[in-house]
Amino acid sequence: MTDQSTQPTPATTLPHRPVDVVDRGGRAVPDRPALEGLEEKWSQRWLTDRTYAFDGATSRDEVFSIDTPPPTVSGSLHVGHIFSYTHTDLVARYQRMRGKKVFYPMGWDDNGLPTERRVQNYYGVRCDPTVPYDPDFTPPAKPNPKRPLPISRRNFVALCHELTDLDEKAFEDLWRRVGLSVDWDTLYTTISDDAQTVAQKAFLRNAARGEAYLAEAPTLWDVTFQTAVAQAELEAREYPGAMHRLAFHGDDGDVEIETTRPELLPACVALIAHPDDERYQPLFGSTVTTPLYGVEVPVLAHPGAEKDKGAGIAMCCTFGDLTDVVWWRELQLPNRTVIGRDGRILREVPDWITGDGVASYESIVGKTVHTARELTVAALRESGELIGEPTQTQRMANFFEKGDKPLEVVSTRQWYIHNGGRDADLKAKLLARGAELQWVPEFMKHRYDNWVTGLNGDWLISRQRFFGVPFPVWYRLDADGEPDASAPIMADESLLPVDPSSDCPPGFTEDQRGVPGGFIGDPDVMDTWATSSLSPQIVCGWERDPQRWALTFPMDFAPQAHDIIRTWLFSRVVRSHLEHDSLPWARTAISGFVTDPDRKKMSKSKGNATVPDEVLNKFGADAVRWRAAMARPGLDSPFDEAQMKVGRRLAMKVLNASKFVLGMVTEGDGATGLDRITEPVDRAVVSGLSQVIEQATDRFEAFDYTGALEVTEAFFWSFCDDYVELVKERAYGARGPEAAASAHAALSVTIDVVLRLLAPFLPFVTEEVWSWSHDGSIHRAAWPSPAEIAAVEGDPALIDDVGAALIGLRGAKSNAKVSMKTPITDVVVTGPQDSLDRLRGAAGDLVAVGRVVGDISWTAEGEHLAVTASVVVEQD
RNA sequence: GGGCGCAUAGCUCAGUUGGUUAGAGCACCUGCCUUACAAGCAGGGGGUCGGCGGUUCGAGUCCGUCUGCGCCCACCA
Repeated sequence: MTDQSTQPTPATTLPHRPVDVVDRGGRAVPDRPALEGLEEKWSQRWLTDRTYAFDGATSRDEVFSIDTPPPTVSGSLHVGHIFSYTHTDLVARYQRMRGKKVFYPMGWDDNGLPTERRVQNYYGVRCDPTVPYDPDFTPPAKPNPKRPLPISRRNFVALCHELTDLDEKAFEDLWRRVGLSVDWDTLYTTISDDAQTVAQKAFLRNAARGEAYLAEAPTLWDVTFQTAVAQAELEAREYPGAMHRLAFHGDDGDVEIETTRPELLPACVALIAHPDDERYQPLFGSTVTTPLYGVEVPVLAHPGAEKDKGAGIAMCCTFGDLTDVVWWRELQLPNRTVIGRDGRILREVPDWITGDGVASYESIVGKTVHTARELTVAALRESGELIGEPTQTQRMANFFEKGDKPLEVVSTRQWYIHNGGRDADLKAKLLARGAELQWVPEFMKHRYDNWVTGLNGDWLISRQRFFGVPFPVWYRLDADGEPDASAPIMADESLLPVDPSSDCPPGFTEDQRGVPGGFIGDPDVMDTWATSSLSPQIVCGWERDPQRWALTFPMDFAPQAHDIIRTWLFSRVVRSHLEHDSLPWARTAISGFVTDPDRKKMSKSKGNATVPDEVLNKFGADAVRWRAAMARPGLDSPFDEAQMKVGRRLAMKVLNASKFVLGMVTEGDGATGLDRITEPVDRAVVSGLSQVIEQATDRFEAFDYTGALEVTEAFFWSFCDDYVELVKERAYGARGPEAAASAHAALSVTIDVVLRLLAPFLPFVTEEVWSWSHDGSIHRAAWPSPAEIAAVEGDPALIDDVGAALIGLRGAKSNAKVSMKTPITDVVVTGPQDSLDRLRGAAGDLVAVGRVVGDISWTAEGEHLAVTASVVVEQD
């Protein structure tokens, strides 16, 4: 632990630092300041100084707590991630400077399928729960992804931990480099014991209240990963298929149907048409026999059938798609599953298939769906039951978002949690939560409403995988060794986390595992969203750290990108609603995507993702952050490298302008009190600054970080280009020590404020410059307030007038294509009287900066100020 | 098919409740070594505000409609 006394004092306990007592003792302004090295220097320093530590909070209202998305560490980050995490950091830094104790944890989502996949590829292994644990196991020296080595679950999980440790280190380095002001003491991972405990406890609570339940039901199933998949993880993709027209046989002739899945013929349980469809009304109640298999199936009516789709009559199979599931359930049809969990045709000939059908079935036994289809089509062609030839189609099919084969529907036993998908009352309550939540930007709420309204089933949380949080559940085995799913044995909360594959249920001993009359552990793990849906409970110390919980929950801010509204955002609302009867946070902010230059979503798989390292190396973290800040909440932003240069230039400008100002002040008498600001121009710039503070603060309060940056940046550029240039001669002493002191004070005050306004955006360069003249971190300094400089009264309009005058003076030289050092002979100023009066207050500076050697004429005329000048062009 | 968003300079974007001549940055052009900065500075050109219709004294802004693009959802007969 770091000694508390060495920490910078938090801003809230300090009054605004009086600007006239800045002690510059010993600190030097470098001769040639540079951006290089700042990231390393300051990220290290912030770590050792615990600049962003969350401590000292005593009440909820002085805390600003943030529920940061835990990135999937097995994935890779692109600039889009850098942008959205920066957006959060901008808000965190602003709130911290406003005096809030910012609770800003970071988490790594390391459990789940993505990690398993990465481990498989990285080490060339696969998990086989039947393989015994090998304590001396070492991964293959030369991984062969084509023929992965089967290893035990325990060895596999160990490799998962090993690899995620590596990945997490890399992620942490990157976040530090980007300058995220997270408190690394509060780092969490979704596979940690702590997270597992929370996930299991929340699950047990859900189960005890009846919100989590076990059910045998048709489930969307990924045959590659051999796991169930939740509605939220679906992705509809185009998939090539073919439409086949088949003849079913009825008493009064054939009935033709169309299908893209002829291989499911043995699983056919009915033909279904719309009740109003006159073509098929006579057939309702009759039966037909299936082609090839000769199985008798009823012809039924259901309003879900569409007259104009295919032949208007469909074959219902168990299960070709979710429509089949609806028909099967509502018409109470038998379950005639023929596809196994491995995506192949079941080996045993089903009992409903008899006679000649057996041979048909045996010809496709054990085949993949694809092969079975080809064989079935050939057989149908042979039997004459294929009408015409199949026609190629592109159809949309459901995929697991991480999978590459279409999902099958398989009947399995799974754990579910209520999410309103089957309960109108809960759905209404969750919609109300969405309305209660503050959305930045507001229109993103529609995505939430859409999703919740469209839910048609509960949340399936069990996965038939290995690296995840196990269910804290066992099942009794009956006399035949069959598990009894009707009365699961739930773990005791006080013993969490438990692993039912190695821990015993209460009242049993290990030797009863797997034997009749004994028990067996639930083999499944929770989906990763089931854990990350509890991130507020994990980070805020739910039932583990009551003090932190009281200080941080419900949280203030939940930033994320819009693609996971349906998953992460919604699932956290569900969990919090069920457990705490509250929202998990008051406000969410939705970042847009960074797209490629063609406005296509950036993703690694498309190969259009920009790697963060490249751009960070090339432009530096401050520049990248600047560009991120220019992307407004909720709006996508195309990546354009040229934009990064602008941010870098701003950072350079901060460095150089500060060097000039602070160097100037150091060489002067060092006193920079507000009372020394006497010149009208100086007073004008400081009062203009006051407006900038107000506007930037207003924008930040509305979570419009882009607006805050724009207003500050615009001021800063005009400050550098016009004001600094204007007073430079005077600051050097051209008009005496008092006039110089006025400029020094104004320059110094302005830089001091502007640095703080820019600190959230450019944390590295502002910290560097701040260190030239201050102790402690700028990031713990107070956000500027107009009150700091209220003692200086001036007319900001003078700055606009000066700008116009400068354009006139410079324009004359630029048009004449001469150096800016060229003397000006005559100046003519026209404009409204009040402008003229104001501008006279800056005449001395204008003469100096413009090198005016002749006369200035002032004429009250017209509505706009106009300044024209003459230069002497030297003849060669 | 449903929802949401976007459409303003070559590019990226501002443009508050309708109100003088529509702004910024990048890019471009012309210049300038000027004792903070040449990775800089100064000056300049560049727009039928996606189309059509409406409300209004007045529309980039409000209403209707169409078109194009993006994202989310639905869509396996």
